[in-house]
Amino acid sequence: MTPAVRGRRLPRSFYARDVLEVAPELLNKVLVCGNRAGRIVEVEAYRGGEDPASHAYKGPTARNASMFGPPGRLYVYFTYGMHWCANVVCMPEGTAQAILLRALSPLAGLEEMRAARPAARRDRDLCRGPARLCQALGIDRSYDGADLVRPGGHRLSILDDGADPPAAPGTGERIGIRLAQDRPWRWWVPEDPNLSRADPIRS
DNA sequence: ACCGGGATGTTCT
DNA sequence: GAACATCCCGGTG
Repeated sequence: MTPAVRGRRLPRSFYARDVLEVAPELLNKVLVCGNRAGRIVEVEAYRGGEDPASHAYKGPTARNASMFGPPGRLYVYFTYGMHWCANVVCMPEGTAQAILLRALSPLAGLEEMRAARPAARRDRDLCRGPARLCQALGIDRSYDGADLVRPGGHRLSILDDGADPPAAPGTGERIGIRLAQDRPWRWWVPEDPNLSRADPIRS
């Protein structure tokens, strides 16, 4: 058995702000999906119409619809023909900003995660990467648009368990994109072993 | 440890 | 037809 996760859900107003404000504050919050949970240790901001790398840059499409919806919901997309990735939607309805969840520190439901990710050799590999964490938590298309503030049958939410975000988070360029690569819109918990890439050495 | 290539299919041009 | 907010495996040091 894994310990129960306790904490309070964040209000919708928390998400109704610019991703550049919200993203670093998401660090150390807890993502819960059913009985599986992990602490958020790495995120990336995608800033809608201002951001050539955003799926919403060229306007609404069938795929990015939930990005244009209310804040505090999930935007889940399919990529490379086999992977799901999950984002937290920010800003009021009509403005498409979202924060990609890039890595979690596993907290609960470890047995289910291991079963869902047979390729993970160690527990630190379960949720280190945007597609890996979705695999570990069982997040797929059916979670697109899921409400984090008032969760329904999907039992998905983000909790504040009292852990503050890091006072001095790591920051750097986003990973795996071609356009707007220079914008330093990735944040992480320094030296966490579950990061999608090892924490770069800082002087 | 690090690197290179293949997998696989939706989305948009 | 190309691009893709990735991952895994098998090579070499």
